Amino acid sequence: MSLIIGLSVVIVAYDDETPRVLINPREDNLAALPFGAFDPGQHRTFELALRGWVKQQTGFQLDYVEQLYTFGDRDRESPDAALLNAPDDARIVSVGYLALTQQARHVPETLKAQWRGWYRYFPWEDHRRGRPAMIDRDLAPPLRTWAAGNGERLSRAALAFGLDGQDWSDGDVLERYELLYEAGLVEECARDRGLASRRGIRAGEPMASDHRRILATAMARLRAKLRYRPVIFELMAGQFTLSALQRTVEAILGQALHKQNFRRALERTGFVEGTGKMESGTGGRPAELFRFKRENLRRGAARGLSAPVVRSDA
Amino acid sequence: MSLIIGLSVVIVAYDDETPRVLINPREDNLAALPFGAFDPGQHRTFELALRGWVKQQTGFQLDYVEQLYTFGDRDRESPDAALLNAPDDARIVSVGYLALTQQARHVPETLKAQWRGWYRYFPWEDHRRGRPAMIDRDLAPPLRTWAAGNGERLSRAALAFGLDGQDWSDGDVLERYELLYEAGLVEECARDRGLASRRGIRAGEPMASDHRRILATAMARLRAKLRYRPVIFELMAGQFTLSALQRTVEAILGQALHKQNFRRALERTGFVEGTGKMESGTGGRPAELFRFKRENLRRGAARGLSAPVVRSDA
DNA sequence: TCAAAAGTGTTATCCTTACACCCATGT
DNA sequence: ACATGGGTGTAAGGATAACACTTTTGA
Repeated sequence: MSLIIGLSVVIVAYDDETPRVLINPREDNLAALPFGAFDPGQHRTFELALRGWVKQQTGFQLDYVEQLYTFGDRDRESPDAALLNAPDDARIVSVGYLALTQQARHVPETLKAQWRGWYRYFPWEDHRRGRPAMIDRDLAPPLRTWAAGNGERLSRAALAFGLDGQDWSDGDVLERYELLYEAGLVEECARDRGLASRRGIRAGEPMASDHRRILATAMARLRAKLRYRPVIFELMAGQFTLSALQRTVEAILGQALHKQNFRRALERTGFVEGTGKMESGTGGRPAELFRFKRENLRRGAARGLSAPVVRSDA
Repeated sequence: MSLIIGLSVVIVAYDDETPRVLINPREDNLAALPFGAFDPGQHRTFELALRGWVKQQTGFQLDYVEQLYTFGDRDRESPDAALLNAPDDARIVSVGYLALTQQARHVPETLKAQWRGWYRYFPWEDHRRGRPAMIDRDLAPPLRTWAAGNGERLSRAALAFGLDGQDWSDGDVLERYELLYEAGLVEECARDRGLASRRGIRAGEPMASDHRRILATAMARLRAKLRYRPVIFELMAGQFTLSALQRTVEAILGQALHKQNFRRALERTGFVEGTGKMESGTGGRPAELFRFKRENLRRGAARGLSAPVVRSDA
């Protein structure tokens, strides 16, 4: 049986209040991640292969790239086969990557790719304006039905979705998606099992193949990584205001942060430095522009940002 | 060109004051990790495949298993080909896994596998009895030579090995290994490049193929994960004393911890619970036996252990 | 002059770090 | 009795969370 390694990449940028990912809409209207084959004869490393075809297809010079996970489940792969000119019986294994870029506006014509806000695929993940009503309205009841009488399921669901007074943990993106999948509440599940979709429940927009799982993995990784490595700056322009930085972090985490505590903690890290310059024309007091001090990666524990979540609810 | 996916696994157990990994000594005397092929026709998932052949070869019923990373660099793979009955021109990609177990004593006869302390491959990583002298004696000078005049190299080396007053970060296992590799200070490097080994410098014992890199990845992952998930209990028996727990954590991290602070933090997590029972006959006051409270995974942030490192030097 | 957004000051509380000292057993 | 580990009390200092209030611009 033939074996093919595919490379998928979640390219993330921040623009207009949301994290966005580069999406390839397919004929069947399903959103797909940029996806290419790995040619063992030609490519020396996965990363080189990835950078290569992303550059070709989109004109993007990927900057920050990191491997996420390798997905190999048979019953969840489903056919990107056509895309790769692979034989029908080929087994496709895909290595997922996360890439960060600032060029949210640059969309090449060569590809019909689009930037799409990632929360349309994960509407339960955005808590910036409080806990989304859809969690308790649309997700909790069917989850409870699914878990009824099963202690382990109940506690997993409660923990993941913050159900019985448990608090929300922004890093559990993948656990939540897997739970919805197991409970049959996402369309991908029905599709993989060849079943009809469940009665009208449609938790977020579906994606092609297992791409939504890959996206969930990317979101989880990025949210976690922010806290121990200064990766957020990969998403920022050379100069930025502190509020812009905070809004970017908030968008990624899906949580509102406490302004002053965020700044105090940021200052302690030594990662940013004021340029004397001011931003103007934003309809308020002008803000100072800051820049990332790459040099200071050396000092101290080379940490990431602290994320002082605002707990008070609206 | 044919493509083969291999699965390698770092099986970790704790015994007699050191973390140990299951090693397969090969004909050429190089240590190798347990390694098997993934058969796309037969196996539904990587994990099932892995559990399958580990069970077969060693009798081990793997419990905790997690994917680490997928290694695909051509010039660093080098031939496990023979082992897999693969054609000479096959490209081998390997998916690395981490497994944790308590059965450090159980070594099956079917395989000539052995448990080996992981610090023989990474002698610079064990700081439990202070900073190893070999860092400043054997590693620092050639590293400085290699980095001479190159600011980026210098600062990477200083940060990774705690050179100019920088402090040691136990999580940077992989960065350190990669640095030694780039600087040509580990045998694997010379081997991969087909060069003679560098003048007498031999930083830790070499391993087959890129297995030492996989081991470094496993160590880094485990050290990091201890701090945010209670995985340490996968290495403990059902009942254990708090000192035994602390010694296990110390062995993994390669750092001595502060007794009382470790206990206080542990208590706060709610992960352990005293059984009334006592241990006896250890040549001192008997210690109370504790057990892992799995139930409490629910509460709070489901964190891991805090690791209050002892800073005072000897 | 008022809305909008930028940018402080201050405090209570909790966690971390680091000190040192007491306790129960086997020899 | 003393060596060997087991097991605590306390206090300083720093980090966090939560208060609200002042400042500077554009409309």
